[in-house]
Amino acid sequence: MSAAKRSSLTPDSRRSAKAPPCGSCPVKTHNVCQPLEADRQQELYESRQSWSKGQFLYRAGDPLGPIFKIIIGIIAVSKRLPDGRRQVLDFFFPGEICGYLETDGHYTFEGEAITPVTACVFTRARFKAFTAAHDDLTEIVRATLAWKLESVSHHTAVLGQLSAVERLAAFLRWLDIRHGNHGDKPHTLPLPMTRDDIADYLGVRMETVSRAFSELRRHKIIELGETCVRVLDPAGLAAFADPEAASPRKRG
Amino acid sequence: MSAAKRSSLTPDSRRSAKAPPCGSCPVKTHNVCQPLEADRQQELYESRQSWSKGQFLYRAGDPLGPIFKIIIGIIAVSKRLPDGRRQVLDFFFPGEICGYLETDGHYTFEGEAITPVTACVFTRARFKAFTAAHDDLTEIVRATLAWKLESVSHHTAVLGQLSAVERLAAFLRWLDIRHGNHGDKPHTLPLPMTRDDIADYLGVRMETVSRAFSELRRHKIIELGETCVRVLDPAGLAAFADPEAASPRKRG
DNA sequence: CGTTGGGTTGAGCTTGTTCAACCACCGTGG
DNA sequence: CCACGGTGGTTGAACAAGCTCAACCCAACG
Repeated sequence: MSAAKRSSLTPDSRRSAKAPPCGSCPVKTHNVCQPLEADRQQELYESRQSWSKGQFLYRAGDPLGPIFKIIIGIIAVSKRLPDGRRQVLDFFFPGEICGYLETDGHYTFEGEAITPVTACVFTRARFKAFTAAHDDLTEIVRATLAWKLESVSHHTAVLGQLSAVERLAAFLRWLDIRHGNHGDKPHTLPLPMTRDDIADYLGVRMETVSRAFSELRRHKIIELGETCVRVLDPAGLAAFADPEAASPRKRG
Repeated sequence: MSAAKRSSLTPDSRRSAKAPPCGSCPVKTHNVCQPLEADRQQELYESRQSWSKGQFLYRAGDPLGPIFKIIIGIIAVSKRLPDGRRQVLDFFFPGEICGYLETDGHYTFEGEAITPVTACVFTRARFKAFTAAHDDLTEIVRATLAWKLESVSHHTAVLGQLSAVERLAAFLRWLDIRHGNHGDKPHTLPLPMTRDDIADYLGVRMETVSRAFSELRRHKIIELGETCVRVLDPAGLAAFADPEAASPRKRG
């Protein structure tokens, strides 16, 4: 932070070398980039970076580094307990910002690439100054935080109240909706995460996830492919995920 | 919104009748009021209201109404599943803002007074305009959302990974810290919520909460009073809440 | 003085865990 | 080319955590 120190928002030397690839960016209309015209895009852009599956973009407790906007791939954000148990808090998809939350000068959670990932990298101070200086971006940051808060709260309710099969159904439905599927027609859904990732997201063991998959399959609600699920009965899936008074069963 | 409609932030007739009681407000230094000088306090203030134990300030799905800042009492914010199960997402204490989150023109969650409550009531549109118009308040809103996001994420990890006793220990420790207790000396902690409220917060049944209390008592970590707990061994409590490699046990 | 609401405890049952075997797939090296 | 080990996933059997149902206690209150 000595030679690179700047008080303004002007581009630094690294970046000004070549023009930002924002024009062809597949997520230039997402999150903070959404309202940006070409010149503000250029001003915000710094660099891109790639990670392979299994690598960490940042670890909980690491001294604060950059903020990331995912261009390609999926990131699992998780919290690890002192004894090694892991809770996956959220899966982040292209267009989303991660690595934002901080505690006392350190990253609060962990960000792990569960597929090959390419992300836009923002120096934290620059990102904060830039978003604070533009009212439209300030509002997007606020809206993103509110939306994430609602979404994590929903997840909390899933973990607190649903049985294993219900949790899996809720997860698949959530994935489905994230992919823009809302209808009642059978369709196929990519499923890039391992059983272990899903287990740590749903707060159950891997074997339980596997059994829950089998149960949904037995009910002819899904079919399993290599790295995807075929949703045969979206309405049935929704019924499992949002249990009406039908089944008075609770978590075991 | 017809007679009361105003485009500016000037006080409305209801409010201008008497001077705001902000001067003697016990939480005037909390959250959005924290940086306000007397005149901005007066400009933001609208009215106060009280609720008795068990009343709802707002229900999930209700058309959007005001935002509340708690002056006295505690509010349980929860989500209810279609079949009646309830997940308490958070307990809100004096100084905190609730009823903020909205979905599609409706309250996202439920706000229930679990003690007698007095709160400052803000018209949503006025509150949003006011906070958006002042940079210091915009920042406080952002920081509050980020803090809540982190806090709910922590709760998610508790529900996903901890056993019943560990969950209760984590809850008591959280309560303790909220009350400003950080030391290792025995001390007494108010416990105004019922076993049922705690159960729905921790994602277990009331009976399990009761057994967990008994277990902590058996370990001489706490003593139980009428509407309070005496924490005999804060370090022991912390050990239960943040399990080291010691106990390899997981949730059942 | 009986009733009501919150809390505790016990007994049996269910769910999900643990441990283990087993399978399919894939890349590597003999 | 096939044997090999590694990884990710499924399934079974025994076990344990937490749930359900029920009895019981106690304090507040009309």
